[in-house]
Amino acid sequence: MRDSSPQGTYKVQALDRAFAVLDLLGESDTPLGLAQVASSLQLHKSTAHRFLMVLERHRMVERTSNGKFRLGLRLFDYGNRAIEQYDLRDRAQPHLRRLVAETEETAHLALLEAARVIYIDKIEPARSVRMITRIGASNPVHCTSVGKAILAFLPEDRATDVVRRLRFERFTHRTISTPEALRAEMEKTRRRGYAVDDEEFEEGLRCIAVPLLDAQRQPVAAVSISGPSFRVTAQKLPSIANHLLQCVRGISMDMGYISAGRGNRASWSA
Amino acid sequence: MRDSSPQGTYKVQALDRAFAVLDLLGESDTPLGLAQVASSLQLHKSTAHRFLMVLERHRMVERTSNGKFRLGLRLFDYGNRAIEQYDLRDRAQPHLRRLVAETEETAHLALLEAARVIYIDKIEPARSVRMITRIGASNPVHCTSVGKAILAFLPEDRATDVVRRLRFERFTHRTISTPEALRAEMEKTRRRGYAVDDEEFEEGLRCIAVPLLDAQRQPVAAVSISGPSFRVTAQKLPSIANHLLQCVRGISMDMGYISAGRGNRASWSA
DNA sequence: GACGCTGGTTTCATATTTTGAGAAGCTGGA
DNA sequence: TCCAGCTTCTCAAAATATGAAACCAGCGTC
Repeated sequence: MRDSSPQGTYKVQALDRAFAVLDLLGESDTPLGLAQVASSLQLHKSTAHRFLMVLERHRMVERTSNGKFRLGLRLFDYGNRAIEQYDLRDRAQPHLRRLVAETEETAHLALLEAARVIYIDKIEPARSVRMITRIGASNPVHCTSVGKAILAFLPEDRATDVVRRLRFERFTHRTISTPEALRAEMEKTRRRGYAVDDEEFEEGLRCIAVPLLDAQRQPVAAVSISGPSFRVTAQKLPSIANHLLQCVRGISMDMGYISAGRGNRASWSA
Repeated sequence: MRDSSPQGTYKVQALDRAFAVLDLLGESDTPLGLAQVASSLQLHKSTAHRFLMVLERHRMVERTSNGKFRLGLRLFDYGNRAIEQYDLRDRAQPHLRRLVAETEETAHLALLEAARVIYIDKIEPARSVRMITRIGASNPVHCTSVGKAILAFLPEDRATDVVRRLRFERFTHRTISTPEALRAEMEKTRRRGYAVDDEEFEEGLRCIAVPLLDAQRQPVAAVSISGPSFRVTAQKLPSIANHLLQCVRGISMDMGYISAGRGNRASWSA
């Protein structure tokens, strides 16, 4: 039982098990049979069976024609409701579209979730090559522009907390791999007002992001522009950053975080 | 205990309760406090509390700053994984975009889920008024074009099964409200190859849909075009239907359901 | 400033609920 | 036809979740 959260003292075995089943099915890219589920999770056949039947009744899982199990569409429904309650995505979308039109590169909208960033929207320019990111997916904080953008503007205690939980996995030879290096990068980010991922996550891919600050000046999300390094050149960064800042400013106003007059940059000189 | 499914005999109380909590939070458009959850669900405070804590640990729910609960982002992740396993949406999207460009009206992609249709994608033309449909939401079968399109091409036994489960709720004075009328409509749909919802769900809204058939010629989804009746006129229907048929044909090919030569219409004369 | 109220957190003995061994059914391949 | 692997079902045992009650904390009222 490592990884016990502060209030990890509450337990409902059945729920832990049920979610383990969902996790397993979610990880697997092919439907699994009862036996596979049972053995992977070290549950007894009959227990796994009962869980799967109940989950199926709730449509959290469903069976393929050959009797194997995969995640059910009910989860899709829940997921959309969950995201809707933030209503950030809907409000942000028009602004993101404009941003994509201006820059002609792919835009992402991401939130910080625990110690990872989760993408809640992606807009691609018409003529672009498909990016591999998946809406709903999560990526590490330390090697993504959105991650760094949010992290840099987090209050000290929360930031330390997040940094402590990072595993600093390496993806390219440029990936930041120590807390110290990340700290320095955060400082840099604060100074210039935007975060950059310079092929730190994927070779040949450069991204730039700015945080979206709420009414309390807390970063709640980040907007980024990503593209191949030969198009998103170092020289272009300041100009793209400007578009980004305008974009988040628009979103902030739509969300009621700021009134028309105030800017979005203020906080990082506080 | 009405509504017991065929195999409703399996029970895990904890799961039923947990999902009831998620349902409740999903329905509510504002975060709920512990007390509200407990009383709505007739759970005792301590039980509700324990559940919420466990759900929070799994990030299925999260707390707002004032301590109230709402659905968590983990569900968004699950939902996207669930939908991805079908990978229909991703493949269909470019085709839907083309369809929207051609028709300049809103396109939907929907699946049949139990006895309802669930929308898995929506594309709106740039200049259109926002439609109220929400991705992930579900609607009744009997009064939507997508519902009727799928239903009409279902094998007899499955169709009867679905029809039996419909409640024929009325939305406008044109809503089909008897099984017999629906049967007739299905017949008509099969003959002309596309389904129409002529203000049967919402006053002033006309929709037209065609089914997407898989390799076994089973309908797995439907694509629709919706718009205000004054734009989507009766005269335009055949032309729109043509665009729709071309669209699903493209999707079918992308999904590997049909090879380039074969059409999509064949089945309904079999 | 004390009081009572509403809402959240914690504890713990009890019994209800889940558990899992095992047996019985299927299905498909040899 | 028989076996092997996977799924479905049953039921007594016990581990698990339950909820009454106590405890806290904040807030509006008197």
